[in-house]
Amino acid sequence: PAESSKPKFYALSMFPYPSGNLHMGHVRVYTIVDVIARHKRMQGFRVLNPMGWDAFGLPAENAAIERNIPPAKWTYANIDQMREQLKDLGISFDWDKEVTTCSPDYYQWTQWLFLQFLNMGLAYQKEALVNWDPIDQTVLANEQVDSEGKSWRSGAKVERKQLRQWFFKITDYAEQLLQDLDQLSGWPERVRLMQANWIGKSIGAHVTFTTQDGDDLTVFTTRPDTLWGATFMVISPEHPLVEKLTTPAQSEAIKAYQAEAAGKSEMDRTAEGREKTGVWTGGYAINPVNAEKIPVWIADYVLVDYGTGAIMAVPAHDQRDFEFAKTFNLPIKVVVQPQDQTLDGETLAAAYSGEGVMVNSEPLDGVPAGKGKGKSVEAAIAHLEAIHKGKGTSNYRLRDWLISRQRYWGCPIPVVHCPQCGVVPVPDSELPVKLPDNVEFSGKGSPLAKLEDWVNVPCPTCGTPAQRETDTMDTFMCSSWYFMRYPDAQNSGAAFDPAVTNDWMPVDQYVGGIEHAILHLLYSRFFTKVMRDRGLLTCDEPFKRLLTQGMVQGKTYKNPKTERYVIPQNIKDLANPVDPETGDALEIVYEKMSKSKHNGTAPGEVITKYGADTARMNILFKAPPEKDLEWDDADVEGQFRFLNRVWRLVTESSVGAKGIAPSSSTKPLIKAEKDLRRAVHTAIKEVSEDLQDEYQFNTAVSELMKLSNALNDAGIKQSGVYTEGIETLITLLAPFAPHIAEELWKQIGKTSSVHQQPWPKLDPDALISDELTLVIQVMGKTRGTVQVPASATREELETYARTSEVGQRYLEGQTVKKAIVVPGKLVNFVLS
RNA sequence: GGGGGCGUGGCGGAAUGGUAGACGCUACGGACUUAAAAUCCGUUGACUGUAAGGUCGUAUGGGUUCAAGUCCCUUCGCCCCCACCA
Repeated sequence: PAESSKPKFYALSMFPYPSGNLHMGHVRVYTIVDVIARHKRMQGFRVLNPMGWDAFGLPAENAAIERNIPPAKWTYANIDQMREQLKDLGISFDWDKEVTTCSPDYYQWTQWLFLQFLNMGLAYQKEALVNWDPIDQTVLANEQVDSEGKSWRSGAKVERKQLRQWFFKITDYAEQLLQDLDQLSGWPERVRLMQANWIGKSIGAHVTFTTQDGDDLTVFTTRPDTLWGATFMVISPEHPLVEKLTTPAQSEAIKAYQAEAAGKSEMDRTAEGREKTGVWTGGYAINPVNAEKIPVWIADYVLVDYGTGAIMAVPAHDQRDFEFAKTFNLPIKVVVQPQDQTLDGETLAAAYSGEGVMVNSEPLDGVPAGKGKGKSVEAAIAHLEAIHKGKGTSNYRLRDWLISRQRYWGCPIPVVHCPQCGVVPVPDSELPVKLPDNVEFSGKGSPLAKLEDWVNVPCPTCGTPAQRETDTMDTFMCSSWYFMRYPDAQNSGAAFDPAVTNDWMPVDQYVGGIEHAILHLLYSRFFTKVMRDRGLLTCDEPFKRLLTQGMVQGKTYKNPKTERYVIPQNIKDLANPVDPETGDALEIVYEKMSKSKHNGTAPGEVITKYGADTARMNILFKAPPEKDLEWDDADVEGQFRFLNRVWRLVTESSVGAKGIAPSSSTKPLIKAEKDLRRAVHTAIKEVSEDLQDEYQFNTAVSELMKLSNALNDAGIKQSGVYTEGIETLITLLAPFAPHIAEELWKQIGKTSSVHQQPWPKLDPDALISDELTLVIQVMGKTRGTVQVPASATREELETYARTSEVGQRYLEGQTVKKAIVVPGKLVNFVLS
């Protein structure tokens, strides 16, 4: 059929960072996506299976600093090398759709997308706390700060610093991003849960207190019903009202605490454990429901960017508040009384959060405590809304996405800061804002900010001297829309033609690592929704189905005493490994491949020695795709043997396949032929099923092995059924081992490509057997089997079982109370 | 602390509630070979038995069922995500 009339299938694998070398993890993802793509093509789909490069990022800048190689040169050299390695693996990518995020052809449109967000009010600037390296004069990502709070490069103690940063308002889409998870039935449940968890919706209320100065002080709480038990308030050290609330007497202590909190990284704050710290501002707020005057404290356990950055503290019913109250000797007031005991704030040993009824909470007294219809939370919200002091609301853990980075090797943010006009977008006609290449890399400060020629430009609006933004974008920006670009990768006039991209979207199958379960997938979903609202996409969700493949782990020889990893070459007897230095017995454990563990295997070595097909087969066969895979070079031999067996089966002994036409229905089949044909069609059924719903490549490969074994054992090599079997084996093998399959296809005299063959069609009649193996159970225990005609009725099955040798042996002298007959399977005799 | 997952031979792993251990690796035995490699054949959950066979067996203890690796509850162990989240 014409290409355009076929149904579409968009297969997508997460594009790699071009580090320069393919590792086993890459081999795994791309082999998986390739099997899927090849199978779909044979099934008659038009398939898009593109590849590209997530090419901005730190390693290129590090190479520039350490080895004085320009980041672009380093990156493109790596891309060329990895592209060749992927081709060696035989992955059927559509190379004409290749995208490279660091190429101006691509990042021009990343910039354009940024401006769409800006126009739509979804991009904004605000001060934010960042990790600042005082020696290198640069901002650090969280991953670049070690567990002791020091910079990975300079070793300097990292500071927290307020800097003006760009954000995307992903929080505007929090509810949609949460709701639409329900549509993603083709995603692993755990990924959906991780996303839901990350968005972190909690339902509760905003409650407005009034400070002594008459300012509103709003808190978010999931338990507004316990408001009557609030005995103090805690606001974060960065809260805007801190200064106003602080009395002169407390001023010094508050400032000291604020400074201490500011100096701490997030690591430090959590590393401290659970001990509560805080300082009283000296100020008070009025509880809106009972007019009680309660003190306002600051403490770093209240986070400025969660909720409203302020909480009401109910020590009787919240453990954190309880600990705080005990530490600082604050009053504890019980407002929920359980049925079976009487709580007293004075003697309480821990916060009580169980069931009970409301007390000391007029007008809620007597209402059952808790969430749900007719319970106290609902009643409290109704009361608050009635007195206009609060309202029911939801809060999300999700925060706006900080997209700016103070780095060179990223996509420049296309705005100009004008003293007259403020933030001015660079006009579309002047995009892309290109990264300058005459840059010096000292490792200190932002290289872009130092380039005066580049920074100083006239304002696009008013023409007065202005400055370019010198921040670049988070690389997650580039990867949040690449799948929209692929279908129309060559378009030089737009990010993509909606007609073209909408034809392919959504992605039918996405394959990638679980490490992207949250950020990349969430950002991509966010971008898709924004593009939909911008009128460019028609789908709500970008990825219909998601497969998260497990890690590839390498075999390590570990000394359990010294915790050291021994180089395998240094071990004399690998079967009984012993540490050559200490003499300790080594244990074999599989861990993430790394140089320091001496457990890496370069895919290139395997390909050179055994061929790409062997590498592919081994990685598919060793474990189900979503599980971690233990790579052992020794196993590769097994796959190599299998492919060699198939090779010999076809080339040496296949007289039939070469000269004899596949089975025709003109002649009745003899039993051996029927048996072989059943094996052939069982393989078609099983392999097809394994590639259909849940991808189970490991069992698919084992079915191919079974078919190969059946053909090998068949004594009817002159039969047309044998020819059918050989042709089927090669065709089924094609998506898995494309090179060998193609070669064998030529060997049996075909002129077309095996990859253009239709996927083998199952003949259900071929599966039908004249006989079946009936299992005989007595009291649920399997006692034996008997061959019976497949056509036997229930009654006949029971009789066959009874009269069989096994049946007679076990039933002699026994009374059968009941016989359970499962047609086609078994008979179970229940004795009295 | 919250959420989720997993536990099956020496190993990787198979099993719509219906013969547990498919398929493969390792190991052992044999054939071929002057020899080795490769290849081919056989054995390979434990205990027991000359054998036919029997008993036990899917982390643990219980339950549901004619029948449980599979469903329900207990306990133990491991892994992942989030986490002073109000």
